[in-house]
Amino acid sequence: MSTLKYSRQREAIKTFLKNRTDHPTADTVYTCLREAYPNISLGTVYRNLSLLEQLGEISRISTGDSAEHYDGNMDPHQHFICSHCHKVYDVRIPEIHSLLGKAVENVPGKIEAFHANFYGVCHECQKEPITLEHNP
Amino acid sequence: MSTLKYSRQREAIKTFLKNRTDHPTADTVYTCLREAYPNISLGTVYRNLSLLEQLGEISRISTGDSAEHYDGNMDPHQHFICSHCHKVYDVRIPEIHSLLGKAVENVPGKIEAFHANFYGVCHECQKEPITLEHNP
DNA sequence: TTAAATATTGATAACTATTACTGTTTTGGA
DNA sequence: TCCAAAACAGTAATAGTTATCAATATTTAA
Repeated sequence: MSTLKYSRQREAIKTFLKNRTDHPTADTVYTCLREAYPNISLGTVYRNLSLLEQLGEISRISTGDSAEHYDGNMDPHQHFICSHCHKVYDVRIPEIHSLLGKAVENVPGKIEAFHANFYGVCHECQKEPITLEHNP
Repeated sequence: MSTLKYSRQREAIKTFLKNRTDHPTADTVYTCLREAYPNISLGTVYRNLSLLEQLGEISRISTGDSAEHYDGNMDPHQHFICSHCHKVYDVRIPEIHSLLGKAVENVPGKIEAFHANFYGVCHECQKEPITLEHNP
């Protein structure tokens, strides 16, 4: 097993995620960090996002959108994913965690994580005027 | 809006999914259906999976694995995803649905779907002997 | 029953998110 | 300061999915 060494880039990725309340994709992390680290590599971003996830410092949200999203907030919470603008909102239903004890019996393995996603159209997108799908 | 026309392929994809208890990927659907329909196209499979999902006849499971999985069972239930073999198991915790009423208030939009995923290593994989990661 | 209209298909090219590779740089302990 | 290992930047390769398009199948109405 390889020992972990410090890296400025990894630290930046981690603090970047911890300071965001939205749930950026790898590409967003990359684009934003390039301002402070102009020659950070996209591969480095992906490599460290995976690593940080394995270490349990961040979590990966599979939204069904084409790209994965990342969340620096490890407090137990849920997500609402807008199927129109693809934004990921935080949701808090504390009661849901009391069920996890019951889940243990009904599940064919050892639970390491629990993700609960709500899907729908967010209020912002509902406000928007109706647009034609195909403009001539 | 275009009106839907019957298609033998779409019907086959739908009944295939309804008769499975596992949660195949698009590629698995494709490979299996090729036995009965030797020149069905992978594009056709993808196109109809998306369509059937929009119609609410099947649902798409984003497991965090590289490929999406599809589920023909629309009864409310949850999933356990093995992070080792990537199998998707059905889980039933009926109590979880009584919470959805409460969720409505805490969610920034209109809920159209709810997915709850447990992640961990399944009993099958826990049984397995430890294998070297790299065989020479 | 036939014909026109259009949705769907198969085949393939294009796209895009992610991973793998490689030579160079950085880190941390001796 | 020196060395081994980890991490990096840059880039190529992979894989899942979507788009394109000419040919085919389905539906409606004459």
